Amino acid sequence: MDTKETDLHLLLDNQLCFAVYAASREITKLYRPFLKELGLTYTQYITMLVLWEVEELSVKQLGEKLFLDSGTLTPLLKKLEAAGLVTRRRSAEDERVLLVHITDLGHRLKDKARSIPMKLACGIGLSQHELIFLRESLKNLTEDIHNRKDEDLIACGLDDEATE
Amino acid sequence: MDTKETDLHLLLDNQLCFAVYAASREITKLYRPFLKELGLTYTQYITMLVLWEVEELSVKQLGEKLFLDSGTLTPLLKKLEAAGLVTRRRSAEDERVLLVHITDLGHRLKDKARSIPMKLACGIGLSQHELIFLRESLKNLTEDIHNRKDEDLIACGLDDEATE
DNA sequence: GTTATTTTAATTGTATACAATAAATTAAAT
DNA sequence: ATTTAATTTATTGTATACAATTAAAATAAC
Repeated sequence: MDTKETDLHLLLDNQLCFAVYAASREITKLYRPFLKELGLTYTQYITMLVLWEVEELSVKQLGEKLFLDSGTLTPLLKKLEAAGLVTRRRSAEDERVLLVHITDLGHRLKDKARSIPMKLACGIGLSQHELIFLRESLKNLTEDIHNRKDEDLIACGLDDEATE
Repeated sequence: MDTKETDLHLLLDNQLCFAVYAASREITKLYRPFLKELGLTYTQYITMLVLWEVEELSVKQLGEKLFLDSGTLTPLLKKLEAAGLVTRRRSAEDERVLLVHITDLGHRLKDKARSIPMKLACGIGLSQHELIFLRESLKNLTEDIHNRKDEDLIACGLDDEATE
């Protein structure tokens, strides 16, 4: 019965992770009606964002940009291919790599997407300054986590518990 | 060819949403090895966080705290029940509501969870001050989005496009 | 008091996420 | 040159997320 009071670190309200997790899903929900008009899910949308920038890249490169692996990307890219937005073909130099290339239809979809960021900015009640600060903080956080692997857990003295 | 330069708002790097989305998944990945020792997924973990605070609540109340619906919670709670961590029973006063109650085993799991927040704080290179600021900003953002529904889209003058 | 509406969970179907494995190809090592 | 190792996708299996529907129970309307 005395377990309730003292464990401040286990309160949902004190979890950074839950704050990020909940925010992510709520923002994605905000996107959904607009993306539905384009026939895209959110993950498909950010894939198209990349392709609108680079035209062609490998699954591996795409995964590095989006922090996703082939288990997620392979079926997603097949859906985008079925929708006629991208093509998938093996590289001539290296048969292992699959090159994803945007189609004309994929390019044209960008015209319909241009209004989305403004609509979203409207749904999110943040000033430009707050938004940028939040975004850059999160990008730094993500990169920090991603670039440091197990080495830092050891440096932190927590390896014994984690690796049992 | 001229589509590339001007669309700053469609660059992946400028998306708040993607920053949140990527951060959420990277942080969750950081949790995974620690939660695996408890036999929990991340979503199951935040469910237990709630139950360690309140002991018993309905699926609806749980969903309001976690921003999740019965489609996600029903199968998840059945898994927690199968693991012996919670019980599920209908309310006597209102047969519609299903009450989720933590078991003794569920309570004891909290002892193994106490070290997790410290381990995570170590994996995340943020000062206490930064962490709190980020967390509270995201909580406000989430609440803002969640509490304003379609009314504000209309007030924003974007209803015609959205509702086609 | 009966019907209509609302509320609460469960179910169904689609689309991720991701660990773990497999398969194909390339690069390295000897 | 042949074997070994590393790289890149694809596949498999598990667990979310969530929209949409269904079903059961409670409330409101009349």
